[in-house]
Amino acid sequence: MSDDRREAILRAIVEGYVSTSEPVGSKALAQHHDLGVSPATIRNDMAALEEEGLIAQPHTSAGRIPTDKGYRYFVDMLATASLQDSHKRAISTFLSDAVDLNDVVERSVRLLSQLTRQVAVVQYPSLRESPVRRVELVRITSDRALAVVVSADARVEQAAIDVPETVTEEEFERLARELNEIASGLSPQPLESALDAWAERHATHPWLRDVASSVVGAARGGTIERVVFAGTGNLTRAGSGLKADAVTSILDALEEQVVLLRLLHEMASEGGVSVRIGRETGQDALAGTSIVAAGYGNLTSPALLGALGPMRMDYPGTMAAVRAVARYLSKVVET
Amino acid sequence: MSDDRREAILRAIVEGYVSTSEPVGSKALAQHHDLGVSPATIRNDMAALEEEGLIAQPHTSAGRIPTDKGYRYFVDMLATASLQDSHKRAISTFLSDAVDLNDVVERSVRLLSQLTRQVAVVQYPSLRESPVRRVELVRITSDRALAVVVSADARVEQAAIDVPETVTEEEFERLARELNEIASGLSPQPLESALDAWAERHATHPWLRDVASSVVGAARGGTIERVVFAGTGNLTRAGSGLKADAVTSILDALEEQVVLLRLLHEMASEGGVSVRIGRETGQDALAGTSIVAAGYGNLTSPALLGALGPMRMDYPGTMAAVRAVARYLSKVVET
DNA sequence: ATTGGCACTCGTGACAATCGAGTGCCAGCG
DNA sequence: CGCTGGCACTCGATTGTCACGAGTGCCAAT
Repeated sequence: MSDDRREAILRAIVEGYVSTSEPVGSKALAQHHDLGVSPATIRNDMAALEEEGLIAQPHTSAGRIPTDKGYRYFVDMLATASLQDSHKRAISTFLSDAVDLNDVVERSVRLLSQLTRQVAVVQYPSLRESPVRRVELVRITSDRALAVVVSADARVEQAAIDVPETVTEEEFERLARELNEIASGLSPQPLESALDAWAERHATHPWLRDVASSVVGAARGGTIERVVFAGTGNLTRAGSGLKADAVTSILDALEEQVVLLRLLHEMASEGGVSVRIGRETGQDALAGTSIVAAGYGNLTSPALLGALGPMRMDYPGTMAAVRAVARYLSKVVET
Repeated sequence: MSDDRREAILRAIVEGYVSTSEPVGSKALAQHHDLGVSPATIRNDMAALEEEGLIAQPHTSAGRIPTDKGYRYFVDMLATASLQDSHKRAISTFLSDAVDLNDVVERSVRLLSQLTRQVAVVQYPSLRESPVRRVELVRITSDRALAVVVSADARVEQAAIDVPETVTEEEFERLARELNEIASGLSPQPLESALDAWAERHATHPWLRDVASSVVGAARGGTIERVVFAGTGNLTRAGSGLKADAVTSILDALEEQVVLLRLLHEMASEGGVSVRIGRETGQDALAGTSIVAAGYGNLTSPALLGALGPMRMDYPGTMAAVRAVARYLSKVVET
């Protein structure tokens, strides 16, 4: 009993089904992939594979298609495919001339959706520990001001602050200069204690507490976690094999953000390129779809990016593309 | 010959088709809407309406459905429906506690997609003429800097700039202070000439030309116009009547942004709630879909928001919702 | 363990028949 | 002149039947 051959058969079934989107039978299998055995033998093996729950047949007289478990096995035993040269070039040209973080993320998500022909999602880099470059306090009206925090990695965050009208221009300016001098160069953690102390010192200006917390919050990477996505059109493109209502629930889930963020968080802990197939996502809305994701940026608290598409997906290619974009994006973000 | 009755018939056909998504015939028409005439009479009128190109039959022995032109006529003669009370409440509660502009836009687009059950699009408020409050130039690396422009209406815009490595820290700081002093308080137009002159004066620093144009651009309202959308799941929801490939091209067009922005610009000039039906959009990708849009905010250069959905759409309800959200949003943004 | 053979299942596509909704047209009526 | 009832006609949708063929499972033979 050759387990090797069974693996080869499973692999052939997955690849065949992925490329043709039709169940693959024993005969076609014997012809195309020269396994050196007859269809009957293959049938025996297929029966065994079905016994193990790796493949199934949609109806009695049809070929076999992989199950969730079958895809999982396939992915796990996968020799990692390398990226096409054309794709490598695409990545570097596409991302090389981005101007700021928003632009980088925007370009990445588009790029990834083009490379994978799936829906691409990119999470904004979350709470990073890069130091503050500068803090500006700008008075907008007599009772409002804006804190603008520029971090060393070229992020610009802002926060609105209420200021008592009684504060004079000169005083405000002086405090703003002070704030900038204290904050410059500090990472969020020391920043927090430094600004708390600073606010303490100026007990006559209780509103500075708000300023301190807003600035720290902004330095920590903005108010909310967000994901952006692109390539939703790929869900309905010919051959996706997804039913209309499946597409609906996917689109809804994407807009929900919360669902997706939780899922990405789970996957983040796994490291490397991680894959969730069908039910493994744990979301009813995503039954029939798979997600391939990888972390990028700061290794201790990476943000995630990935591709989402029908379970019948080119896993090797998608994984290669996701890995490559994640690597490249890490480089860009780290500098 | 009663033109009134024909209008009533057209209206009934549109309403019937919109609610059932099936062609409506003379018999059902006579029964349900008591027009006081027999099916035969209605058939005669329908023949006339077809002659005028307002309705058509998908195949010989089917009821009639409205054409583009038919919908257009329907929309034009429409007594404007008023908004449901529940919707009114939804609008005020939904938008009342937004924290900043991003949040307002985000909430609006979701709200509108829920009210209309269509894809909602909201354009970010565009190029406003408020003066510059402050300009900061922050060096990020030895060869890059970030220009941060804070305008009097509390917008914060940023732009990346290449800086020659030969520029020393002190020189850079001095130029940054100079820039801030010159720019503060200027509106975009005087700002442009002032900065051009400033760049001229420092002929030894040609990179200041980039700085000048970036700052002016940022002051004009940011580098790019953007639209956000929500409710894409509605496109595939049961009963939308859109084919899969139609959905694909719509999704692609939405991500394209450019197409949509141009279309919205065109519609902006019409004022009030404007409607584009099917071919009227002028975009092949949007054949079979309609857009209902209205301007909001600054009346001289309004930003747009709207709903996009299948041609077979509840125009009265959608128009009411779009108008209401636009009004409410105007209030919020204007303050 | 592998193979060839054979009977069996079942989805698919072609074709015909039927049904019925809806139309166009015409003659008749107020 | 406008409205109505009647009637023949068209054509998509539904249903049923049938043959085809791809694919399987099982078994006896090697």
